[in-house]
Amino acid sequence: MSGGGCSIVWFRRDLRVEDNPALSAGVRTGQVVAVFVWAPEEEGPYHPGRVSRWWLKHSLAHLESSLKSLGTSLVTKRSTDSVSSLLELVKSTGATQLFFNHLYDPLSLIRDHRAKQALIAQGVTVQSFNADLLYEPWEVNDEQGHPFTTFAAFWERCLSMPYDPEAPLLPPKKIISGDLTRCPSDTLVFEDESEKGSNALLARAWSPGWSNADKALTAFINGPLIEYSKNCRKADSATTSFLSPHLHFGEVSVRKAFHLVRLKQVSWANEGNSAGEESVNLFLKSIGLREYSRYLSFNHPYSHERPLLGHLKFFPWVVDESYFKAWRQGRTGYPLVDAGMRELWATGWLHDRIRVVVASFFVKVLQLPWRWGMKYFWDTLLDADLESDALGWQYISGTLPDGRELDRIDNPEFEGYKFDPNGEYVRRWLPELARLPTEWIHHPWNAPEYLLQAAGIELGSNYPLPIVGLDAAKSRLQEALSIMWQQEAASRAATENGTEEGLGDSSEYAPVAFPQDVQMDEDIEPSVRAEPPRNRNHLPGPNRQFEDQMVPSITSFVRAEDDETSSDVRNSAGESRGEVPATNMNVNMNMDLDTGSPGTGVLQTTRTGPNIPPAHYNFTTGVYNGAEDSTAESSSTTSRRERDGGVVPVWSPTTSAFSDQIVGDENGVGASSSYLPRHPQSHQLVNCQQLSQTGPVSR
DNA sequence: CGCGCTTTTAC
DNA sequence: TAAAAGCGC
Repeated sequence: MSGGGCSIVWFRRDLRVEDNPALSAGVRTGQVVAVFVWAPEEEGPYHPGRVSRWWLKHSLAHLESSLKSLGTSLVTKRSTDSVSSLLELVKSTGATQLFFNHLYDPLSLIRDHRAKQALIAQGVTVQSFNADLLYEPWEVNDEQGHPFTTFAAFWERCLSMPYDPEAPLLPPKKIISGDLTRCPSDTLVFEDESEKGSNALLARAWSPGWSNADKALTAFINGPLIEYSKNCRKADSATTSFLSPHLHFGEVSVRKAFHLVRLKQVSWANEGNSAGEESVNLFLKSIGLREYSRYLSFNHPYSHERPLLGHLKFFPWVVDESYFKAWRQGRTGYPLVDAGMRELWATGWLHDRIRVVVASFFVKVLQLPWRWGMKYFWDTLLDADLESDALGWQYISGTLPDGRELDRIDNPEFEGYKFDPNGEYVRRWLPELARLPTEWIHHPWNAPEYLLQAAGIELGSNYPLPIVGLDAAKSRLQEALSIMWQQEAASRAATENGTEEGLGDSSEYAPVAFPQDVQMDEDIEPSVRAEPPRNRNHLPGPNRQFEDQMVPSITSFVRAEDDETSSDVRNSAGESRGEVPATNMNVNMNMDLDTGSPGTGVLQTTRTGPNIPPAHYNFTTGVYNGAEDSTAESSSTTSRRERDGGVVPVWSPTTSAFSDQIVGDENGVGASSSYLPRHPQSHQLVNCQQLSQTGPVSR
């Protein structure tokens, strides 16, 4: 596999030189041009928030200096279209090969597919790798070759695969640089003046960059790991791994983490240290959840905006931006929730347990549309990660087959004493409650007046009363749920009568729109985004409250035009349409438990409305033969290495008819038995010839 | 050792 | 809530 020209190594969220298969492949072929393309507009509403951009900035600087010391440098490009930038780069460098590592979020699946096609059309050899997961999503299936639909089964399988995850690769010793004279770097701007102050604080707590990530991993494994199972249920424990942002940007290889942790496990097992072993299992499980989030995203690329179990689309959300704001600002009146939200606001970080608490409160007590909450997490979390966040919010919203029940309201007071028994966490983040005795710290509304006075608390004044009482929330939730089930049943009946054509748009899932956001409006002119400072000037005055989060794209929510319609998902199709990521594909990704086959957990999709331009969910991996192209190699005897090399997750929108079933086996588009035999394990390379098989798949 | 009880914890 | 795990008898 050697070409005449140089190779482009396209860095994305794999910002490391160690165990980076794309980089290693590039180095093996000769001259390397390492490139990072910054094209936030491509991500639609999910362009990185302030803290993510801060991280990225430093991580890239770190990578750049590593590449420099190895003999090359990092070409940075500012772009609104990654693929065009790559094509230009091919021209200016004369590159004949492109290497990159896989990503699994819906936007990347599409973009990377497009990139591959476009470059192959130019005669470039493209090869992509797994650098982000222990196993590629398509490798992990049940006995029938179907993807798992519950985490436990998925993870059990991962831990008992017939082959181990790839061993981590060493960093290259030296990189021969391609000729960079004709491809000057653009200066990338990741923060504006107004953000610098807030960002400065981040540097005190975090050190982005792959070698720092590596240090963090080592430090964690040799230190807090052994106590992980004890401490992982304390809100303010400083003993979580803190690896998630490093992992999100691919600064540390999850396979390396896995191997090191397993080594530790073996030695603890030999010592009979069962607490240590349990800790390892728990930590591995959190790695497993991360794997599972990619798995879900790959198998259901709408999981960031559509509930996986369809009933939720009939849930009558409370579209109330004052609730939303109270939640964001940590002024709900529930100390644990508020402490969490203040911590998130201040630091971009939140313990996993507390994420569950605040998200659950958001969905079940406030009954705000879950995607708002997810979007806010996206904008504020340092480790914001589309796949993980989608998994988390779906879990909370009860739309995973193994998620938590939607009708069970968690009691923040109770959880407060569970995760923060001494109230230290609340006192740290809610100084106004600091003087309240622990006995009342998680339910100040019950505290005797004299105690409140002594503690300097005036409820409703310097700390709010609960904005929604739990009893009220419970009955409101019951009401909402009964409406939801009624609607769901009605819809199902309509579908079974075959009248769904007549219903048209109501069978389409239309999520509640994000609150109208000035920045979102400006999506029409992508270039505006490039310069956040100017952007800020467009914000209408009244919405720029100093106390609000200094987070681009969410600080400026204004009320949706007509809340009446957007409070009902079925009526808000028109409004919300423009808010979904620009890829504008409308596969209905709902999974409905197939009641017809009890106990089997078979999942089905519901049908999309006939008026929706359907997308074709192509699970073909690697070489781009169409779904119906049975000439694809089905060798299952190829080696591991080959398996990893040529395979690319493909999410390709086409104009073909939409499949009724995701997990079906007849039509060859499901993530089911149909794609296992088609899995082109023997293909390392994608070339022009194969491209010709790539066209839109029609059935 | 097995039986019902409480406790834990869910992605 | 509900299934599994711990636990006292």
